[in-house]
Order: sequence, then C-alpha cells, then structure tokens
Amino acid sequence: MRRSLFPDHFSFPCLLKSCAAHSALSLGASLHSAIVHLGLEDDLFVRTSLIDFYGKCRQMDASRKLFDTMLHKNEVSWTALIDGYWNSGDGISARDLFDKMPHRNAITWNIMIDRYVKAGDLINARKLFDEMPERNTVSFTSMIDGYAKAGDMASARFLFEQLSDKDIFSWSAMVSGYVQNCQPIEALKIFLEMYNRKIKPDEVVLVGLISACSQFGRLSLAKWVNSFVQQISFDADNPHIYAALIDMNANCGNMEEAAFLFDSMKNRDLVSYCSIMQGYSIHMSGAKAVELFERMLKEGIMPDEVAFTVVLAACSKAGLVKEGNEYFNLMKTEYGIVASPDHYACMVDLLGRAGFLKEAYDLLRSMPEEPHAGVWGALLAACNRHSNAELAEIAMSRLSELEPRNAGNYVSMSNIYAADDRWMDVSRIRTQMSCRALRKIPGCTWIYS
DNA sequence: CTAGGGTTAG
Repeated sequence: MRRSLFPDHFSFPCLLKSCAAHSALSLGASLHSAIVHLGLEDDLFVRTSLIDFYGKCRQMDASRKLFDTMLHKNEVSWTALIDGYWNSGDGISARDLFDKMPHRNAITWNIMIDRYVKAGDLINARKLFDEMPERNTVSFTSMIDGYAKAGDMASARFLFEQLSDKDIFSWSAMVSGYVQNCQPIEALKIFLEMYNRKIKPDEVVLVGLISACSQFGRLSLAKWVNSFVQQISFDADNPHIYAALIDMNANCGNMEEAAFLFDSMKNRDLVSYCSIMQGYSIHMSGAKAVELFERMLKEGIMPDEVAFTVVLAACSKAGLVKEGNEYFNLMKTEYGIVASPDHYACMVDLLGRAGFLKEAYDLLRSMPEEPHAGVWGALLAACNRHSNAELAEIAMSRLSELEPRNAGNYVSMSNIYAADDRWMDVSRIRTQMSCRALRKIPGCTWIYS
C-alpha cells in the first residue's frame, strides 16, 4: 500500500477544518486520536488546526490544553484560541489573550478590531485601531464598515478620506454603507468617483450601485444601470447581482424586466425569490407573490424570517386571510422561526385590512414582546379603513409615545374622527400637531415614465 | 499542497 494514501501533516488541517465547519465533534475527535497515533500531534499546523477545531466546537478546555502544552506557537495558534473564546461568548478571556500575545503583526490587530466591529462594539474597536502600530487598508475598511452599520457615515467618510491606499473593498464598504443608511445620492457619487479613477468595479460594488438606484425609484436611471451592469459584469450568474437587479426593476416600476431577469436565472435562490415576490406585492399582485412562494417551497428552498415577512405582507395586500394565517403558523411549527414584531405587524395588517379588528387587537396583545410602532401603526391604519375610533384611540395613545414625531399617525387619527363627525376631536389633534411643530408631508406618487 | 483578516442582495 502506498504511504500517500494515509492522511499526513498536510491533509489533517484540511480535514479538521471541514469537521469544524460541520461541527462534527466526534469525527474530529477520532481524527485527533489518529493524529496522536501517527505522532503528528506536535506539528505546528496540525496542532493549530486542533486548537481551532475544538474552539469552533466550543470545547475550550480541550482547546486550551492543546495550546498550553504547545512548544512552539505562532500568531495563528494564538488567534485560533482567541477565536474560540470569542465565539464561545468569553470576550474577556479572548481580549486577555490578545493583550498577552508576544508578536502582533497588523493582521492580528485587524482580526481583533473586526471582532469588536461585528459585535457592534465600536468603542473598543476604535481604541485598538488608534493603538495599533501600523494600520493598513483592512484596518480602515473594518472600521468604516463598523461606522456604516452603526449609521455614522460621517465618521466612516472621515476615515475613508484619510485612507491613502483605497482598494475595491474600501470603496465597496463606502458605497454599501451609504446604501444601508438610505443615502443613494452619496452612494452613487462614491461609485462614480471610483469609476472615474479607472478602478474596475467588481460584483460587490455593482450590487451597491444597483441597490442605490433601487432606492431612487427612477425608471430612467434603472434602465441605464441595467445595461451598464450587463456590459461590465463578468459573472452573469451571480445571484447577488440578479437579486439586486430584480429588486431595482421592481422598485422602479419595471415588473416586466424584473420577471424576465427572474425567469432567465439558472439557479434561483432565496433572495431572488424574495425580491420578485416583494416586487409583485408592491405592484398589487399579492396572489402572484404567494404563488411564487409555493413554487419556492416546492423547489426545496428553505424560507427564512425575511421570506415569511414578504409572503405575509403579500397575503395582506391580496386579502388572503386564510393563507396568511396558515403561513404564520407554518413558520412557527414547521420552520421553527420565532415570530418577530415585524411578522406580527404583517398579521395585524392582514387581519385589520380584512376587517377583523378584534382579532388583530387580540393578536397584538398576545405578543410576547412589547409591540413596536409598526404593529400599532398597522392597527391604526385598519381602524382608519374600517372607522373604529375607539380602538384607534388606544393605538394612537401608544403611537404618540413611540413615535411622537410621525405626522402620518396624527393625520390618520384626525381622519377617523372626521369620518365620525367628531370635529372637536379633529381640532384637538390638529392642535397637538402644531404644538409639536409637525406638518403633513405631502403624499408622493411615483409616475413611471 | 496544510491553520488566522476587511466589502455584497430580499
């Protein structure tokens, strides 16, 4: 038998990585005994992979023991153990080890910064960023992403301007950041600045560009972006690109193009299904969206919490009360998804729109969490539609606390009173509005050209 | 040839 058929110190790290990815603890443990048997336990790469494997399986005692008895460690061994502690929820031990590390190149700092950024702890991330001896593009991009996710685009921009070696990652982080914070004009400007510097856009930054144009809701712009992307996108099967294009076309009123793109996809994934369903939903074809949801299930694609939000909203718009109820139950029983306030908002909207105001209110009161403004807002809208001033007053009293500056709520409430000829109450609401210096934002109707 | 880092869609 040829010796090469046995796993060696090159293949064990690879095998352990795969076990870690699948949380295959017992399989990895058998590999561990094989490693000991073959006398490969002291190999730097093999030992580090074991530390990483036990850490990913949250076996910190085993991981720590292998680390402590290690003769020669490098930064990767340290990082693997730190990562294990961090992912096991022990940020204190992780940070303690990081501070004790003997050799810290830029990369180790970047990993630690990114951990804090991903945890939303920008204070600690920034401290490390300021402390580290040499910052590179990765350090800047992690911080930029952190600020963007926290909604602080001013700080993100400030760091971006200081960054001399901007690469495609940092440009992308800025474009996506503006998109995430609903600043499509800034997103577009940054993209064009990048493009004018002759930097070749990749798929990721194109997704950002498309999403920005989706937020504009301008069909002329969408048409331009559509052809622009088709011209320069090398990977035509990228599902991210497709989902973004479908979303943009649907949002800009071009359902035909959205449907064409969806149909021409080779591998439709969850997000592309959601994009097209959302498109049909906003264009008042809720039934069509529900049909697509069924087709998606038949294809074996697992719906997640967002997919259920989309389908419940579609049921609501189409008046499919029975189906909506069924999906709401299916989500909990069949897919083990805990109903979020957004799901409840969809259900209150569904029941309320169809005139089941009592049922909507009962459902709201059965919520395990405190209902947010979206849930109360859906109830208020239903009261407006079905002229129920009594229930509307309950919703309004919560809404005036949760979102006191939302003019729409006051307008709905005053309309409900007006429909009941309660003009004294109407004027009381108007006074409240002017006291809070609110005015109705004129309705905005898109006209598709 | 093997172990650790930053950007993406609904």
